[in-house]
Amino acid sequence: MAAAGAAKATAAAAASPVFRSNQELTRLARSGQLAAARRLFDSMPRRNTVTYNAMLSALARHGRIDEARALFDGMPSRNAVSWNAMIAACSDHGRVADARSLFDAMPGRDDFSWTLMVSCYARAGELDLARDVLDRMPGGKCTACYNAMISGYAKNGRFDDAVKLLKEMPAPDLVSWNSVLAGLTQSGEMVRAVQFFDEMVEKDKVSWNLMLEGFVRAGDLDGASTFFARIESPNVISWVTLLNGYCRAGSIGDARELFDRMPERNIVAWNVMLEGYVRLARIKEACKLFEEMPDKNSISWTTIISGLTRAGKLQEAKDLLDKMPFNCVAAKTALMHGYLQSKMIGDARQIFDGIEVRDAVCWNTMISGYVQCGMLEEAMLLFQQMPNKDTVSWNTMIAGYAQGGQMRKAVGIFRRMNRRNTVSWNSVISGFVQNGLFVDALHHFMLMRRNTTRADWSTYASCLSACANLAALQVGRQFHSLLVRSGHINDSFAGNALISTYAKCGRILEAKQIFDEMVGKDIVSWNALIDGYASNGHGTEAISVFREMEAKKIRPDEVTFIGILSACSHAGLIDEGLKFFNSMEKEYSLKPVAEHYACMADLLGRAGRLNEAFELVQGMQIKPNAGMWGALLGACRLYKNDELAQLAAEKLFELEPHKTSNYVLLSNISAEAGKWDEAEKARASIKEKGVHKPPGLAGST
DNA sequence: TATGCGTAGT
Repeated sequence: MAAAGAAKATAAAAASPVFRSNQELTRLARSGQLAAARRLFDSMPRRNTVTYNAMLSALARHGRIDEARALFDGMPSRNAVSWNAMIAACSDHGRVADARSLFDAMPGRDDFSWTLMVSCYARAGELDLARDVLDRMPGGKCTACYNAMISGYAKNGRFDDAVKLLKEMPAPDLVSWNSVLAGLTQSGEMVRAVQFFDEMVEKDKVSWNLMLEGFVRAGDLDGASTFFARIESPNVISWVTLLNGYCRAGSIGDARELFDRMPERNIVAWNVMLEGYVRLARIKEACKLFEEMPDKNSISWTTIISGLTRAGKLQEAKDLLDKMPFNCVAAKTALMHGYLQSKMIGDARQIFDGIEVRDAVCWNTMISGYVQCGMLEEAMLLFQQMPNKDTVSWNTMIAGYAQGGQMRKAVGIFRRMNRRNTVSWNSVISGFVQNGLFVDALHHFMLMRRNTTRADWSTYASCLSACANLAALQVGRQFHSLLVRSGHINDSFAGNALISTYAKCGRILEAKQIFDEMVGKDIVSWNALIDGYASNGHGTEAISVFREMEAKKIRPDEVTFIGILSACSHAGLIDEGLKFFNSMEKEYSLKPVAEHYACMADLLGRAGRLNEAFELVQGMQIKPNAGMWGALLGACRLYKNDELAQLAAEKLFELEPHKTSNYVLLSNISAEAGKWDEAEKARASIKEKGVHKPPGLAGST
């Protein structure tokens, strides 16, 4: 009788308006329609705890943690689910301390709460703290809680601890086994994974799919397809995993064949296939597939719109977007991004303004678009208007000001940041380097270490560049050993920076040694070595490195030629230099740019072939820049050709009217030629034209 | 109807 009464009550509850609205709220939240969910929430005349909980996790799912917290704090009554949802929200966004204080303050902790806290610590890499929570769980550890800990160990490479805990469990389930397996396959430990998989007493589809994913991740597509054939009845995830493997490897033919063989295709399968085409810029096939898709969700729309914009078909993307039957911020942002890449700021802004509820990616895309166009004031205005700035927003502004030479503002923003990550530190450090403030760069590296923020290849590359510019050999050596210890020595970026550093400190032999030991040499490594030889006056060695490149069929790029031409110039190898210069376009279809012409002007000028140098510069397709005229002016001084000097100087004055040293140089040349009037005239123009040192800058200009 | 541990897509 009691059961019948309860059933009646449940039926009555299910029929109630609050219950039905709650269901709808959950449905909207799960399909990603946050704006609609919030509208419904706001319009509900009566709400219960479930209503608040549903809204809370909807906000959390969209990363709106602060709003979720405000809702939580203002809730009329909270149950365990409310607390757990709030803890989960903090955990999902790395707010470990907040999660912990909620956990501590929570009145009646249940299994969910303990599991969440273990998982939160484990995902933050705080395995000992996670273990502490697990061990303190009253009334026996629950299975999910054990599993969270096992997963934490396995995902952090502590496989032995994971297995040990698994063996201690009174009743491990499939999730326990699969957690260990996932750790192995996801960290590429395929040998151990195969062994573990064979030893598993019980396996389900997840186990098989994890193994399959492991083969795909390792790039072993043959192994993956063989393994796939062994799966008794592969489910959609198995099919999609292999399909995704083919797509990522660019084997679009195999992918399509597999796709056509699939017994049932869900939307993820369609999206993977679509993304496969888009990735290879096969836009026609992508559009055809998109048309054929039985269901399209926001990911499908985002993929096709970004495919069209990447193919430069902005109008088609816009037309298609106008037909989108629902509101998808990501797809609109993709079009915005396309406009911004093409510097169509107005069109991008129009899309931005038309988006009702913008997410952080949307804001950040627009801000970064302004930054890339050098419109820092507009970027800053938008940044200030942005309601929930994330780390990316802050980092974008820091990098923007740093690249724009406004280090004071960059540092100001950096100091005001709450949660700095590696990128934040890298942005200020590389900003200092780009603006010539090398000591500040190294100082901030020390602060970064004190802050225990992890350094990456980019950090090391910037710091090494600072060392190179300061010719700080000893500090450079310290970074070298840091690179070895942190395992970044095999990153080509860091290795390349190390080559340049040793070369710029005059240690070309050590540079060569790094180069020889490097595993993944790329074109930048070769260029760094050539440039190193060139700047140390070893022209012939630079050329022989170039010959080695040719022998190994490594294509030189524009930068290679800058190095090689300056090597010829320093070594006085005029004819070789001319030959290299001529081969650029003929043999490698590389168009010479300003820097190459400047090298040639320098090369011919140093050899005293001033007339040829002038002809070259004046016959260029591009407008000569100050560097070229400067090189010629220097050469004129060396060879005491004051007539040509006058010509070069005039051009230089036009381009750099405020640079004092140009006037001084011409004055000296004229004086050396005995033309005192000319010399005096040049000196006088410094005062006449109001040439002066810019205020606030020490040293000469 | 809302919250936790293991597998696929932007």
